[in-house]
Amino acid sequence: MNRLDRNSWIEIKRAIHGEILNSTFAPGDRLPRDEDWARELGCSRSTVQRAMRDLALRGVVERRRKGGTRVRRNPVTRATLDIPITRLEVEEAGGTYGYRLIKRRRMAPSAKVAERLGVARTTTLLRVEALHLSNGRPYVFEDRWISIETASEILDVDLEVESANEWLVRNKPFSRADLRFYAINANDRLARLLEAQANAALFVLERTTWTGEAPITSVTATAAPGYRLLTQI
Amino acid sequence: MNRLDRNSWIEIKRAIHGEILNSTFAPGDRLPRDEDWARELGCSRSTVQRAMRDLALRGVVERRRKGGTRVRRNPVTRATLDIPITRLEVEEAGGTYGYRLIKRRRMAPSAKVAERLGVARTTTLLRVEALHLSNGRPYVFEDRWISIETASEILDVDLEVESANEWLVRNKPFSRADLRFYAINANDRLARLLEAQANAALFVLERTTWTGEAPITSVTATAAPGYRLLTQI
DNA sequence: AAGTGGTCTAGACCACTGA
DNA sequence: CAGTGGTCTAGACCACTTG
Repeated sequence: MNRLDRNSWIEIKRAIHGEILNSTFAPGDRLPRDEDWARELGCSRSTVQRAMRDLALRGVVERRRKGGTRVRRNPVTRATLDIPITRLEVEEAGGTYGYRLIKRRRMAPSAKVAERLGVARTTTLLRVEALHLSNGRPYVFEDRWISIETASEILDVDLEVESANEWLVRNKPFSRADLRFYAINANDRLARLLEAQANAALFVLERTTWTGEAPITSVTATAAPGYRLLTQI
Repeated sequence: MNRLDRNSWIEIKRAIHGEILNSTFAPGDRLPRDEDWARELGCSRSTVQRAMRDLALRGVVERRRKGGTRVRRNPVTRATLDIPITRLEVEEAGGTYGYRLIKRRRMAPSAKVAERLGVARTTTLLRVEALHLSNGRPYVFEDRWISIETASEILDVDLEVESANEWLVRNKPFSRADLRFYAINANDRLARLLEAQANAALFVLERTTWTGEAPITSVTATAAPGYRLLTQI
């Protein structure tokens, strides 16, 4: 248990995780106190803490003051998804990005959108519909509602040139977001816009963002057929 | 800039994030060195480090030795998804969980599955098809391939009683996983199994897991219509 | 070569919570 | 109320990487 010189907390983590993986400690079991690991592994308690925090973050163990550290009984698959700006997603996949503004209009939200954003139905919002293209083919259709109160500068942006997606991400960073992923069948309009067959299964990402308590935007992004969201752990 | 007594790193993080949100520092800008923040905010450098690490983890800033800390130019939406055991997902939503084994057979994988798992096409795997139910209605159909070499004990498990999902999660924790999310149209068999209409849009989660270099399982889980994956940031 | 972030330590005190 | 994890500090050294 020596030879743990540099980047030692990762080695410590591996050592502890190893003992869980090889069933020295089973789900529900209580692990030794940090201090004991520290003595055992020849490092300081802070280093064990660093390792344990990471294991807890990944959902491997649960930690409680006084209660100690336990192997999670019901492990979850905890995945991190990075959802980039659509333009970058296209470009990083080696495609040529294109963009077309379809509609831009001030209007009051539907009940659903008003509830998502937490605004009154009488509020006037900016509604923007746009199509993102990859190599000239439809890639993602977005139907977006923007709070004029929170992001009034958006009214002066030429949305024919810069997508609302991009402008908002760069100029109105959010502090909180809700995300929903699901599948829908293409209706006639979506099928036309995305060049999909009638009823094609489409992947949808809904995202609503706030800065503090102020709503920024709510967007429903519907991807063309074949879209896949990938991640690794 | 005082009154930062306890849990101070979160306050420090808020202070720094605040200066980014209010555009004191714009995307691409270089932030002061940790040490300067520390002096400015009246805490130690380690505390600034803790705050900065969190901001970096969330994709707000990028840090490089010697290069310093910069506000990310292309912010990403970084979301964390917790994918629980299907039974718990049903129960936590207030449903009654049910489970039905459909098929259990040793067989060689298709080319796609062999590639995903990284095994030879001649390897014999255990293939398990099962249906998860919520309140007696189909919830998720899973088509799973299990490495007999890595998880030989699965052969002795009565999969009529305990789902492979559950057994594996408790007994074969993984160290690495690949995840893919996408939408498909129901074929005849899926429509029948999930009580969905022909061509209904279905949400699919593919997951392949390894422990070290050894493949454990690859599963395609197809959810019944209406399924949504949610998360918050 | 030098500047910046990353890690480690020892020790202290605090916050939570189970017995 | 006592045991455990969480946080903070000051200082040291190291690892990157940019100028």
